[in-house]
Amino acid sequence: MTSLMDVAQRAGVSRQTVSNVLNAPDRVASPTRERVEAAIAELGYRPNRSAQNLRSRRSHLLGLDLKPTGPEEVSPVLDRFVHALSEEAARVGYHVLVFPRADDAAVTHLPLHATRTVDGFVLVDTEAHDRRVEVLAKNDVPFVTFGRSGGGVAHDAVDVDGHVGGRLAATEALSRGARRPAFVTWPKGSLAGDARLAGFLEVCAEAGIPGEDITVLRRLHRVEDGVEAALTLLRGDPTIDAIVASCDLLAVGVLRAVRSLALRAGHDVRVIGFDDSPIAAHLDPPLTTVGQPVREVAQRVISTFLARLDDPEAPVRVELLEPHLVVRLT
Amino acid sequence: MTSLMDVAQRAGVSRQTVSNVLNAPDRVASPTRERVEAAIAELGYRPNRSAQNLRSRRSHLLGLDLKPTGPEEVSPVLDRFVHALSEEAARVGYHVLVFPRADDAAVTHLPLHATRTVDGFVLVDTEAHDRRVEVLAKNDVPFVTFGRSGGGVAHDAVDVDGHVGGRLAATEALSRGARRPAFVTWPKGSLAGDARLAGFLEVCAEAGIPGEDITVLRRLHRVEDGVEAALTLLRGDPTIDAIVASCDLLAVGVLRAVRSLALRAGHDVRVIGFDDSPIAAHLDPPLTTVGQPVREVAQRVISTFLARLDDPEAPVRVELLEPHLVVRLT
DNA sequence: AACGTTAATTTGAACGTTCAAAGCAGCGTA
DNA sequence: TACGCTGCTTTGAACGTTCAAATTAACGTT
Repeated sequence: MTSLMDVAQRAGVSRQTVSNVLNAPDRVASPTRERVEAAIAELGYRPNRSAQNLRSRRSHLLGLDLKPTGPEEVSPVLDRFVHALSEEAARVGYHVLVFPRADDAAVTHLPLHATRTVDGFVLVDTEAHDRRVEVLAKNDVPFVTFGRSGGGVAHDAVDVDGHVGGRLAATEALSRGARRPAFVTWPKGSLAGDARLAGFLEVCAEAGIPGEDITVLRRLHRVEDGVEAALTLLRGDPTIDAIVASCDLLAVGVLRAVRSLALRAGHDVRVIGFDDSPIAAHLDPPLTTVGQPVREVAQRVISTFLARLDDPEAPVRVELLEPHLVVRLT
Repeated sequence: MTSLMDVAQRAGVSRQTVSNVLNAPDRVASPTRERVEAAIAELGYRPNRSAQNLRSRRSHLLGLDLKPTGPEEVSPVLDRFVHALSEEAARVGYHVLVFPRADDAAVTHLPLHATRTVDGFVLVDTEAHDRRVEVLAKNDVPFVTFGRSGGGVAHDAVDVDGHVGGRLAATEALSRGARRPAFVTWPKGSLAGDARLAGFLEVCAEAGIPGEDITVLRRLHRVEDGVEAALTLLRGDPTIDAIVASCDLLAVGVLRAVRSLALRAGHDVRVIGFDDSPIAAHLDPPLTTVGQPVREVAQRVISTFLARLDDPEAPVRVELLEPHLVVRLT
């Protein structure tokens, strides 16, 4: 392992000068700098992260807890998020450490931070009164959530505006001529689902469609649930000409049901999903969906996190990003 | 942040004694140890990982590159593996750092190791002549692969014996009375797929079933491919009474096709998959499948990795684990 | 010619831990 | 009484970096 000292000796300067060449090149005279740079290149020197970590009192690591994906459960958004997050983290000298989520954050999360193995956490899939949020907040552990958590604790969060997304979906459906839209979503209590529904209903109301003409079905988020819901919907009321689903998986089911009834998605019934999962583009016909700006979410999560590290006392920051409509053929 | 020194002062001993209480308790007299332990508890002291890392010249981090999961692509085994790996790593004081896979390992992997951000890597989805394997081996970077890579470079690896798995599947099918089994697998060149097929054919031969009576279809690994393959198989030869698929996703398709032909999986046609994905247990009927000992793989990967760190010159170790049959209803 | 100024570089110290060696009792033995 | 031994504890040093302060050189001012 070559260290600063090795480079310094080779270039005939002190270790601090080498450090300066790397961290503050303008403090070093050009000829010296070139000599040092040559030495660095010749020796293939790379600064030791552990030493930097000790000195800076930062691990430059971000903890991310993963829960095992259950049967049938796919989390396409999470998957893209992990990628985006690790890329954005790398951009600012950070990295992502993953660990298995346990029941009690005090057992898994706290020790990781107490030992300064990580500087803090990113939480996903937060639910109302999330234990993790409560435990971390109480222990002054820096963290940022992707998605707001409904609970009583105020904390840094980055979220995609579900209300706007609902509006986008409804507007798209109506602008394509739909007059009798329906909505398939999750059981009551899901923050995201309820916001999407609210936005959807708002646009419908603005368009003069009476609330009682709009059927809202609540199911789980699996494909079969989508199939069943759509069948119920279309059999119960054949005039329904648009179905918006709270997530793409449900929309996949809707699409299937539509086809099984010999209807054409995109013609007889408009179908719109949520999240722009990788599947969406590859369905037949490709699914129109409300996309989440996953990369931007990751960016904001990182910058919010760094800001929190820099100033633990700063006011809580909640960022709300705009989703976008991905118009395809349904 | 409380350090060893704080604890030492509080307990009225030297920092090294505190260190000993934690790392070699038997070197410390009982009364002293108790005093120190009390101080540790009172102050809530946890040793600083960055300092330990610097001292030990280890980051205690294992790099794992993730490639973005494409459309429709689910990797149920990988998913469980990541979990198991991070758990097994934690057991020995290690953690898993994930980062996005790029085309060139020299750009993503090498710097992570040169800076000692990670101590080495775990590679999954290795293919023949994998660039990553070549680059890491050439640069003496410690790594272990899950799954053998076909290339010319010998390296540490942990794999599940596909040949045994194929035998297991065939034996199960035949012992349930099947006389005309077929096999659906991937395009030629897949190490895992070919091994599974070979084991399968071996048992069939042993049972006296002539090779020309066994149809082998090669498709991709998606559900639709399974559907199509099974339809081709069963329409082409209605006497086929067992279909073994190289992965559960294919088997899901097979199951669907079987049902669409008004046949009963498990009665008219035996269906056996591979990998015991989370889906398998929740299908209707639940899928019989050859399971991979994912947790044990993770364990072996970790122990192999540690052995490699301890002795870079040790002979290459390739571990082959036995898969197991998960008998359900098909 | 002495002095202040600025730029460039070096030295000292510290981050928190652990290894290696040294120190110190207390005790039994010669 | 001196010696070595054992068990327990402390001190010194080092891992590789960077901040802060000190040093040195070069140069223009008065």
